[in-house]
Amino acid sequence: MGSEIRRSMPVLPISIVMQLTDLTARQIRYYEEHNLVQPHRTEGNRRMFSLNDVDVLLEIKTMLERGTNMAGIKKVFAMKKRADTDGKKEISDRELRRIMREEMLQARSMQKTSIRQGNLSRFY
Amino acid sequence: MGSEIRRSMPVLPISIVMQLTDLTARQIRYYEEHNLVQPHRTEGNRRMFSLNDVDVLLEIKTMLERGTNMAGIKKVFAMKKRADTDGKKEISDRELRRIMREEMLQARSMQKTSIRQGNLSRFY
DNA sequence: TTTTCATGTTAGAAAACCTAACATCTTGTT
DNA sequence: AACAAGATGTTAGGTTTTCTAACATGAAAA
Repeated sequence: MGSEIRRSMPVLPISIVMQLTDLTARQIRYYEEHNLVQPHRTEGNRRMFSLNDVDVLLEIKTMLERGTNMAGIKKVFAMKKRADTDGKKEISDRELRRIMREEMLQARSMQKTSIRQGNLSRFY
Repeated sequence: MGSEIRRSMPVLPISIVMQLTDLTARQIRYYEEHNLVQPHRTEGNRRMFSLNDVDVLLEIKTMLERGTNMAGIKKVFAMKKRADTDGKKEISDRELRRIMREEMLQARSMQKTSIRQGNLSRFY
């Protein structure tokens, strides 16, 4: 539904995102460098984030805390995107199994993490 | 519901509120001067608005466009607050009738205004 | 023990925001 | 018509926030 629009509107300055995610500006910019988020830019070049961006950042945070590194995180996100775009395609079996294992680990840890899951339901 | 929390979180800088409401910074600050909105302030004294604040600003805008002045708007808001807090109380009859007339006018014009009503459903 | 990875820190510049004051344009009054 | 009041525009000078880029560091991998 149209709630996609709201969640993708770039309205949050980095300072607020820092508070919402408990990440430093350095971390947020670093993840952007790795193309994990692509905040909008104002005319004056200031980053503006959407709620979806915040969600992504929280997911990244959780995975990093679980020990996953940038490379792994990138793959997970690439997966998600692919599973979303295509209806699933040519993915090497080994890779698929590794990813699934990761996703399941994430899912499990989600239940215990209680406060830092990959969504903002606690704020909304 | 907890969606009250989300809508009252001060996360929007004035520049974004300007876009969302199509008001100038001058106008927004002027309405604040009249205590119609009370944005949160960062440590560095920057205003931060909530979605509720944006709603209020849109209501103000509509009423002003309809010709209601600050004084009238203040009363309408005072009414709403009172009707919310108390269960309705001692209000002079003339005043009550005047206010009701205004509210009805607002309600009617709402139907035609189409895009600038006092809510953000178009964004969400 | 070297690299590599993720993050900290700092410097200098630019953008966004702030308050305060004065200007302007309507509109209602006298 | 002249005036007072209300709402908004504009400007100036100052402060906060954000940006990029570079270099530093601690921990883990190789």
